[in-house]
Amino acid sequence: MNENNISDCQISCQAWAQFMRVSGNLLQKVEADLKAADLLPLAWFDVLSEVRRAQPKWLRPIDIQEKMLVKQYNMSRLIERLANEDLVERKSCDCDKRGMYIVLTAKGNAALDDIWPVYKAAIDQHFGDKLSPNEISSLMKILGKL
Amino acid sequence: MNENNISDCQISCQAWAQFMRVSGNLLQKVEADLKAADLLPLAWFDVLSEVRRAQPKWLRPIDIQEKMLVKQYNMSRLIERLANEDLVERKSCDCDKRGMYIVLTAKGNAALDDIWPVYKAAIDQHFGDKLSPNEISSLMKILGKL
DNA sequence: GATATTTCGATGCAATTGCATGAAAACCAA
DNA sequence: TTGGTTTTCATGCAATTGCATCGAAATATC
Repeated sequence: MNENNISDCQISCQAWAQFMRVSGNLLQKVEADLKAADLLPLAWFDVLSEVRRAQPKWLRPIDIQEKMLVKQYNMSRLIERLANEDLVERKSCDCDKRGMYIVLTAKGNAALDDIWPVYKAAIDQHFGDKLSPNEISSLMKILGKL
Repeated sequence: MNENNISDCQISCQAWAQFMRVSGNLLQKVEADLKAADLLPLAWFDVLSEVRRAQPKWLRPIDIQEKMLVKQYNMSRLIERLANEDLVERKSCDCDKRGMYIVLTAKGNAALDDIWPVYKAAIDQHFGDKLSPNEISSLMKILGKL
């Protein structure tokens, strides 16, 4: 048997392949739903969401990066785009003059409120509704090990 | 309670968030391992891998797209890059003059053989070794529903 | 407290992706 | 047939990502 092929590999490689395929597919579907509703890209929303969730604490770009597992330069540019659209504001912080705080604007808050119901519905439709409570908790447990 | 935030949402949204975070993180780690070994990007490898797996059948771009859940224009360009590096060859097919067959070159075969051990080790390290056989089969079952 | 090292964020450039659209062949329906 | 529709693949252009590197501020070391 030729082992140089993922399909001829042991079960863990098959599981890996399916894991990647399913997660990519789900992400595309949810993104497509947001786009169909003329909303922001998911990454933009995630930043806004992290900023709101942290309230009343203010976050710095590096904090958001770490939560979202996004590269530094991508976060820098994502924030630039959000700021260009008046969705967030960059506030300089006296404690560390290299850095800054990222704060939601009124427009950013409104955008979050617009997106959330659509996002939630998409998650339910493509993910939550397809799994039983037991399966979800089992999945969470497995994900926790990874 | 404010429902306009993923952290205040029911369990399925938390599971969604963790699912996306974990899958993205794993993908990054495996890609980083390939890169550290000076190998091809994962997407390139996946195409070669699909082509080899289908042997002796020949695949067309559209077949690979569907297997990989990649957009048509991305597959078109990915194949162009692979062909530019002599990893695959595009063979015109008489049965359908719009299309073509994608065939591995000797160099493409060799590249696959180079990548595979590194890829397999990365999958084991970041994924397979962290889960028990039971967990893997449970995960597979859950992924099958999504 | 002077110097070296690390951390935080930005940016030029190349590679990739997304989107709209085009061209050619296949298919279909009257 | 002939004309309209669909399928398959390519491509121009804009947006995004990856990579290397920079500048400035903070921190550690001596």
